[in-house]
Amino acid sequence: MNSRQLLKIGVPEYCLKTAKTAIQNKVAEEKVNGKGSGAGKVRGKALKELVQAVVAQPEAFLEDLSFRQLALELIEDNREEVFEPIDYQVWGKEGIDEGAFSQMDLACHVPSARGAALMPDAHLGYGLPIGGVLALEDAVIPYAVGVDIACRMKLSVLDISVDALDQKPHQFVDALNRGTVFGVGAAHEKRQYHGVMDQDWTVSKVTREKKDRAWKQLGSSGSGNHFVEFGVLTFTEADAELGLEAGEYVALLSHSGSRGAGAAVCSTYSSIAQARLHKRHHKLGRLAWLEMDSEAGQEYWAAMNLMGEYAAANHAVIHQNVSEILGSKVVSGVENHHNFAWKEEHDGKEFYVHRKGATPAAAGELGVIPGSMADPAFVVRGKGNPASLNSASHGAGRCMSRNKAKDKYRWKAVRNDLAKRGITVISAGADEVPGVYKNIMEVMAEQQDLVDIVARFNPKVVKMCGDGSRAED
DNA sequence: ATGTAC
Repeated sequence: MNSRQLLKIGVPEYCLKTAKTAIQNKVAEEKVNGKGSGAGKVRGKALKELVQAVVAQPEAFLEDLSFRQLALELIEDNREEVFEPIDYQVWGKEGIDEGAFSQMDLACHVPSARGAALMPDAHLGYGLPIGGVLALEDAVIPYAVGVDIACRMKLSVLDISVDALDQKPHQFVDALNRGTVFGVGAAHEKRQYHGVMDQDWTVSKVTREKKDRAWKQLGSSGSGNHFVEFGVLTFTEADAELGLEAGEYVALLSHSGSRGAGAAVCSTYSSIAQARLHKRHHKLGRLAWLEMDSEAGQEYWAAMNLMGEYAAANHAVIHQNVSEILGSKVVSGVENHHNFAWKEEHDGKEFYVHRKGATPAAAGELGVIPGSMADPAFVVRGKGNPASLNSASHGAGRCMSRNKAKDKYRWKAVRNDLAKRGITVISAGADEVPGVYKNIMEVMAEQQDLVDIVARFNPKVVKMCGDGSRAED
């Protein structure tokens, strides 16, 4: 019997090897016993029924020479595990929905979990909630990194006077329109170049197969909450590390990730992990993990890190294109991943720290936390709070579902309203209007013990993925 | 968030 047939009759994937050995032994055993008689051979339908019987009632086969090992593994698999889940601290509890808590509670039952925290922008996600932080020992969970591996922020400070935003708004609109492309599956007409395409994309089958698509999508922005925008960045005091005096600057801010390639890496390796999930852990579902000492675990780690570099390159291309069209130079900047896993030391031990919609905030570490298309983003400096595993929120967090938002808001009306407030939104949809997000000022207040605010960015010219069905996009 | 198919 082959693997596919065995899986079909209910043999768990991680028992396949044992099952095949057991069947070989059984056939050999029958040959010896039945020598000369020619009767009693197990094969075909009889063999299939025998294996089904072992799966249904492994306890009955503990005395069977050939099936004993498979029976033991199946019994072990059915055994309920009793152990204490880990605990976690929450920031901004009042603004977080029940679903996010249940998902985080479940994540604390992952056997290798050693630390966890929930950020004030938390909401429901696949597997781990968005805004969830999870430290594992020797294991990695693809869905605790997220579908959009290395979804990240990049802010570039430009050598342009702030007055230009009001005086020549069309130039900024033009730079955003020509500098990147939006949409599911979107790619540049002309293939862009970045050194990341010279890296080794053969670290996994999926990255090798998706390399060409990734190259086409280099410098693209995708959809959903992704954006590219210009705004006014205000420093109330000088920052030596960024090399900027107190004052106002024009800055370019982008939010996007690893596009189709990253999504393919996540789904490929989460499928492998879910197939390996023992029956007693089936409730964990999308929280399925890969052991770091397994081949698949190593492959995922290499592919995830490549997607990290690819996503960074994606932003680099966007910023280069946009600033070049504008004829400006980048004088300073900040960038950070907020969907990623890092090998870090906490409490003297090495963990794989997953931040899914959480900003790394070790002591002194710079990051960017956006609000919404009309609300400020903040440049922050981490405080290294160990209870949050050196993390902070990655934004304000949604407080309304995309579907509800499409019922409640009319995009055209919101856009006109924002225009009156001096914010030009080139394209977007009702599901991303400011009202679907929590108040960023409140969220920042909830995490004063996680980050210091370094500078404030007020959006002025915004581009997001438009809804193709609307002519006014 | 992504993009296509046991």
